[in-house]
Amino acid sequence: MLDYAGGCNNPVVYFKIGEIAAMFDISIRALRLYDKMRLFSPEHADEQTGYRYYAADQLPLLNTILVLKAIGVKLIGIKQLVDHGLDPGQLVNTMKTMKDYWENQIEIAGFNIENIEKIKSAAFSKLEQNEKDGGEPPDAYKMARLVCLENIKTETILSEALWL
Amino acid sequence: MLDYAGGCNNPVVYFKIGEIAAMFDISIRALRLYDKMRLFSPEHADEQTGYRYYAADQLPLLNTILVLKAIGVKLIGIKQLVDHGLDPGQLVNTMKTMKDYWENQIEIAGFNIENIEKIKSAAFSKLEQNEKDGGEPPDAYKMARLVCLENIKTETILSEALWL
DNA sequence: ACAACGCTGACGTCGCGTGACTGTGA
DNA sequence: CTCACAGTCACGCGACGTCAGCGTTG
Repeated sequence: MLDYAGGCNNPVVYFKIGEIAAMFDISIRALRLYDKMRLFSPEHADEQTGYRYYAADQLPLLNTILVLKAIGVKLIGIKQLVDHGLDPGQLVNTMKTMKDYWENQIEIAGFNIENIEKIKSAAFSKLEQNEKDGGEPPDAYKMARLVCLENIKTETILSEALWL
Repeated sequence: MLDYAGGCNNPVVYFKIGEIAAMFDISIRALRLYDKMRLFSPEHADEQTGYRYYAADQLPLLNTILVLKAIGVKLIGIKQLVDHGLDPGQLVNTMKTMKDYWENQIEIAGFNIENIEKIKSAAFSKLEQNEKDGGEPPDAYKMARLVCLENIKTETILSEALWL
């Protein structure tokens, strides 16, 4: 952190890239990427050394960027938002999209967990059966079949093809 | 589909790659990839033409593979399972891992949706305010700040740094 | 003088394929 | 002639990580 009177009377607080990285718990590499893609560039850069100097009043924007990133907005999308001054209307649209995305994720997750449970219990009973029988080769192929009865198309084709 | 007496008396049903792809609604390329990585290879391959011929009794295994893939197990993980004969014990472990994964996803999704709601309502009120005021430049930076008050570390550092 | 920090640039990573191209057999 | 197959290399996504080789800061 250094103070620097940037052409005017009140001193401006500047941070180096490593300090920013430590503050926000992100990598220097990420910050350089954001600079390169013009998503978040330091207010000031030393012409000679190339050192990046971030002004204190830039930090809220970085904070916003990281929040958007955290909720799953892609960097390119964040850039579009930022480039339009974080227009509230656009922001609302993006939020709608992201909400749909995460709700869909929850749905998928629930569905998968159900199937996982089915496979697990099938494998469990297979385990127990193995202990009784004393080590039959596990023809566990059939287990997962129980799981995907919802795949009607496949089942139909298989039924036709294999006379199951 | 063709019948083929593969060295013994009962005829064996074989499918070509395109037939398998259509049955399971996956791409031919994917099947070739699975062959290449020795996850799922045709029982028989023509030496001259290279044509892949999948036996009917291989299909349950492919079905299993696709089910595991659907619930999020990576191909390399599926291969390990298959290479060990779909050992029930190993399968149970993997299922446990995957269940944890999806439950974590649900947690993350819920958390993100909460934050999305906060940003959205902030953006909404900003929209309304803009309509009243008649077009002030949106300093929406502050909005997201509301959202990430849980990031105590950052807040602390920022408070120290910026005398907020 | 020295460690720690910074710079650029190019390539690697991960997973799961897809695309493009060319060549052969059915 | 047109499919359906084969093979191979390369690319694509996303957000960096890694490495090399060198300059700067305090």
